Amino acid sequence: MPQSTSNRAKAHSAAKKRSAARSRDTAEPVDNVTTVYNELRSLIITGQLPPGARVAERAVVARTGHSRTPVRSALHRLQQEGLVASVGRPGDQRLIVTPLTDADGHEVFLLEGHLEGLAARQAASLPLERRQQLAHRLREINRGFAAAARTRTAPAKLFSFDHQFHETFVEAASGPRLLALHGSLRPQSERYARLYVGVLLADLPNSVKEHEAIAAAIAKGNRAAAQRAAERNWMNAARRLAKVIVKQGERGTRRPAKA
Amino acid sequence: MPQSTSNRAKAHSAAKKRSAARSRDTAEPVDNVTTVYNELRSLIITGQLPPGARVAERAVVARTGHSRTPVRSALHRLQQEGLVASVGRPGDQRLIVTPLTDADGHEVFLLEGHLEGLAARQAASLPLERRQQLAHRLREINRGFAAAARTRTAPAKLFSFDHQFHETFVEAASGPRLLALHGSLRPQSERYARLYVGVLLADLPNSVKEHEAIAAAIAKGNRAAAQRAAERNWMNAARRLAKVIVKQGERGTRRPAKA
DNA sequence: ATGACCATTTCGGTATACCAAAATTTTATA
DNA sequence: TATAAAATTTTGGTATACCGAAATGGTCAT
Repeated sequence: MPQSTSNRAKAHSAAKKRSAARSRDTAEPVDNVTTVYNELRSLIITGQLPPGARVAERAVVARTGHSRTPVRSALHRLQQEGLVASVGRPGDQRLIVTPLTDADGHEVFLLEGHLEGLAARQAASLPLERRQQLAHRLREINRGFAAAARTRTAPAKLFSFDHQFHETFVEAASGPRLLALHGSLRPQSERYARLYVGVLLADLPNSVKEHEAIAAAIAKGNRAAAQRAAERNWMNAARRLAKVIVKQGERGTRRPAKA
Repeated sequence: MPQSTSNRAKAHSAAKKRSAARSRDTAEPVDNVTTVYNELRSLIITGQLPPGARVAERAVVARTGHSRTPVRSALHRLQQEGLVASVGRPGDQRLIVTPLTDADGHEVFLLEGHLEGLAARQAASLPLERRQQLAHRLREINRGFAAAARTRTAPAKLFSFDHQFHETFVEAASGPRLLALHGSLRPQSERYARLYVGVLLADLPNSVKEHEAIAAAIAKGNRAAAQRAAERNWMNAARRLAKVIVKQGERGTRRPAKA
């Protein structure tokens, strides 16, 4: 352990044994960078790292206990996905949590709808049996969604239903690349979604109907209708979102707060 | 320079002074990782790094003269974009140049068309003047394309025309996120495109017509037509591609060759 | 007080040493 | 010679030291 030559001790070695243990039987030997990535993503999505907040490598290092290398990788990943943005010209660059703006939110939802529209269209192109089976599963989820909506369930639960619905038909009908694109976009829309959870709750019946339209089109094998229905679902969400943002003001466009 | 304690000298310090010099007036102070990234991307696209070839960090380090850190970042980026893929379970992971397969090529082209379809639709939604202006520019490019096509110009030149055409309307009408998605997809389709350059050449007149259809729809402000035209352009390309791939066999699905 | 100026800290970029697992080559034994 | 075992190399993951630029904070002269 060649750190004795270091001038200041900088208590650091405390509590570190994380990686190394690569147990083969845990069935999920998560990478260190993935761990950090997931942790940060969660913090950002839930707003615990607010929009506009500085995200300093070293701060993350201190918080997570990992070294700079994996942290750096995780940050790169977040940056490419757009959850984190770098400000300042090359050679400088500070990282901040991407601000939530009207324009950006609109684009995210538009793209999400566009991609899911493609997925829905492809789902409607599946062979009859698979397609029926998928529609059945979708309706099942949507029933749960509707039921939860009627009973003032906790927002997190509602999110989960909605998320599951979308994820289901996207996964069923997409190739790996569409899946990857959608996967990198999803956390972003989710971040916005949490912002307008209030409005969403008032509008649940519409969401349920829109979902049913998607399921129905898939069941019938009507490609165009499936695509339109998926797109409409997101467009409507975007419209609702816009109202909330103008009402609440954008987030993170001001001076950065520290993490 | 604390490397005197190193046991083996490992001639390394020779010819290194690259970074550091951050001249402010070169107008483009490219990041080191970006440099490596561009270099590798180019090698992959042109096929000098063939599909399925191993891409070892240290080999890249040796070739480029940069250290592992920026190389690693560049590789991560290539990986996320799909030009490079990791094989083996987490904890191991070897990187290879993503193989070119029928299915993957199809999906890439489909997605590219889908995204550009959205861009075209948005372009057709621009205010009258901007839209006309854009259409004018597009037709100009397409004229050059057509002229070059008639004179057996070098493939590289033809690519450039085609690429410029698409880039023009995408940049004109897309938000930053769509732009980013499209930008990360483009190198991939380009890679496939080089594979079937022969077939492409035989089909240039069709490409020119398809481009004209896009420009016309944008000029008229016909959103649906613009979207369809852009999608059709890529669908046709995908069809041609498929023929070539089945004829030539997929690339890189065999044992990896070294870089 | 206020503003210019300098010391300190923070930050991302970079280079490099170390490690364990895997692959590869060499060696030794049947 | 064939094959198993051992030694070596390769590889990606990780930790960490160093650097220069920028931000920050404090001090002192006005």
